[in-house]
Amino acid sequence: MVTLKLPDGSVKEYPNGTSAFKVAEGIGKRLAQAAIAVKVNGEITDLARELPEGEHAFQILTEKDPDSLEVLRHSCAHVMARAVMRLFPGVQLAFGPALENLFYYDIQSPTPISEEDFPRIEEEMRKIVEKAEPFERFERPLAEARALVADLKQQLKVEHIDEEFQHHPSLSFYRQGEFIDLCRGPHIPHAGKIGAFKLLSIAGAYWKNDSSRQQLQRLYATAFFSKKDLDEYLDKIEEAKKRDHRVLGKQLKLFAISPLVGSGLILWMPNGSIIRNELETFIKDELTQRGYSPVYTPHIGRLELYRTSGHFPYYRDAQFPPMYTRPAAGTLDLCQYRLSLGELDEKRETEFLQYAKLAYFVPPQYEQAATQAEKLEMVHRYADQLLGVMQIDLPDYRKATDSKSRSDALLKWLSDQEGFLLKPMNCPHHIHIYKAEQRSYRDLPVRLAEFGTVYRYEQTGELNGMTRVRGFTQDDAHLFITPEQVESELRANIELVLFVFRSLGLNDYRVRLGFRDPKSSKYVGADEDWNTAQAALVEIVKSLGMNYTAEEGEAAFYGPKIDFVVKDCIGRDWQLGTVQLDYNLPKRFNLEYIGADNAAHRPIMIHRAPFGSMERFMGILIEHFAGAFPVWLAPEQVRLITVSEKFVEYGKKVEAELKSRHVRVRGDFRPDKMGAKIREAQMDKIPYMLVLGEKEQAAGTVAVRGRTEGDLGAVPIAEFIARIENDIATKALPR
RNA sequence: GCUGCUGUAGCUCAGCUGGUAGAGCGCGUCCUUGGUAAGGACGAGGUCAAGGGUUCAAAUCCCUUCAGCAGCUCCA
Repeated sequence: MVTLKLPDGSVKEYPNGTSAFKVAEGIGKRLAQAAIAVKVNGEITDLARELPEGEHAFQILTEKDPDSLEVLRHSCAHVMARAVMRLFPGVQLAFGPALENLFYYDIQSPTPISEEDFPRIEEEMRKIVEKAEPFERFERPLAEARALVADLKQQLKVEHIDEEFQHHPSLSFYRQGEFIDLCRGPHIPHAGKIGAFKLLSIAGAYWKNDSSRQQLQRLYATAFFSKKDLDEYLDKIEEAKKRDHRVLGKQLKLFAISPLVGSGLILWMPNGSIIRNELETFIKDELTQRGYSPVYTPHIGRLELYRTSGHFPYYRDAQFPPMYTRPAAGTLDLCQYRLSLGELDEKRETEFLQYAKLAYFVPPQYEQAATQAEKLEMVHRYADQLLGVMQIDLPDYRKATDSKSRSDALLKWLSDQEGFLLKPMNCPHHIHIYKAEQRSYRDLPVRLAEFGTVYRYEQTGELNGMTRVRGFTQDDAHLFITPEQVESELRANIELVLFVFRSLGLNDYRVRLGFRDPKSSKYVGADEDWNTAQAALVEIVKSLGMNYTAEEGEAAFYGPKIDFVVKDCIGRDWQLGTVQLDYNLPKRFNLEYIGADNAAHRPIMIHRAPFGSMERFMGILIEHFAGAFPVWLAPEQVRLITVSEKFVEYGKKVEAELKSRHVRVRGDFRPDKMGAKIREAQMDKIPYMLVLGEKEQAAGTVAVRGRTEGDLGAVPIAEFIARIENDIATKALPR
């Protein structure tokens, strides 16, 4: 017996072996026709499947249920794969899941697919949809299933079964016409339910998301129940693209990037600089209130500093090459890097090559060498030769016979050389401000704040407008605290981030706890420190009642962190504010304070940046406001619009008066028609326009036009000044 | 870094299978002196990303480099 509890609260009973479709038919013919899938105890399955015995919560899903879209898209992925297989013989299928608004299928094709093929593929898909063939589910025991996919010449699926499903007794398949795919489902009853679809883009993706595995082609597409929904979705995408900070940044003259200056290096134009300056003043005032001490430190530092902190050895390939005063040292440095990596995995090898190429240095014939040992030998001979030519005598290096001791000998020499690094982080500099005087527990917390500019050599494919750059300024601070202060300081910093976000109306963010991946070797420090720190973060976030996700592998290399993550206009995640807890750098730098017991103790560090970086924050802010900034941030707060040239005199008087009150005002006194001047001011997203003509001049008033509110009527100048000063003082958000 | 796509006037883009460059907006000059999102006329402006190759001939075809876009991998 199958007992079903329907959404309306009624309970119905059916004999065993009843399918959801039968139940739907029993309820009503129209429902059965409209049915897409079914939710049994919260789990979505096919309509055609037999319902299990027992009592279940039961709900038929139709086009109206958002969950149905996911089922539809997954089925459409099958249709797309089927069409591709018809057109491109020898295609291997990988995975084809549905995402939030779209779906993809990863495939491997002997003849590469390009966007030019989209019309053909879509045409073929249309034929399949028109035929409205059903999706039929069947199961096979593991061995038979493996034989079936092997028979279908789907090598990737065979691999997948071997790697993941060894303990599954049986596997499910879906058949649609000639097309059979290993698949968990669920699917729509038949292809005719697909009302509208569109192929969107093609991109590379690694097999099982592993960059050491083969790269596949990923076809992105989307599907809806109706053409109208599809068009709405496409329009929405177009609208979102108009908020793109790269587009608005150009339009509103906020920032520029020049290939001659370098990709990923932001040029802040005057308009953008005004906004940045306002933001910096805002946060500086806040920090002064909260007991921070502003400091300044240089843009570069000795290599030795970053060897101590770990930045240089751990993140070498993500930095600009080091600057050595002796040219040969740069090359020997690379030799040392390679030798120190020793017999390491493919990934580190790739890192080395990447880095060596960046520095225009790869030992002769290096890439042809077959084994690691040969490569190491080649590097060694090269280093040896260089030492000879430069007449550098390193007895330790000559005596050494293995890579490790060769690396050590080189490192010892390199450490004596003068070498600098563009700073990748501010912490080592701030640490040395802490160390510059003796600290007592009475001094703690020491809170050092700086808008510190750092440089990181991000991969070319990662660069993106202002959100991912190679030089950026963090609104950084480092706190040196006692163990007792951890909780209160963490709490204060999270509250600061929230305060900053609130002030700007940034409400659409998520909180992510970044923990270390215990399997990875990139993290420094003792296990117990990590565990303490991670536990402390969870406790605080919980006590603040925040929703959060904890993600392994998202920690900084020295400690766990709390990140505030927002989405950009096309849905990509970006980390803004961050608070990080660090037990490791204090150890590496041997930091101390004298406790009440007159003994030396180790402080704990907190790294934090409420904005993250000025560049990324600005980029996100541009998109958040769609370029229409609140009055306090707007580069131009007021535009004066004279009705004709007769009123320019009056315009200049109003301009002078506003300027004397530090309002950012510009007079548009050109002899154009005011309609045109208003339009221009609207497109420049100026918060206030003041129209000045006969009546205003006579009465000493200004006709106020709000960017969003339109004509607000004429008021005395003083009244307008009071209004805008209030907007600025309260940091009023755009209406 | 990888896969695919793109690079033509300040901006957005057209320029079919090779025959020597175009539009709209913007900009400049002049006319127009106006009441809440585009008044009119005329004009200037391009080493077709850079370098190399194929060809009688290249914006167009091929190669390399640089830069950008989407995705993947990465992200202290």
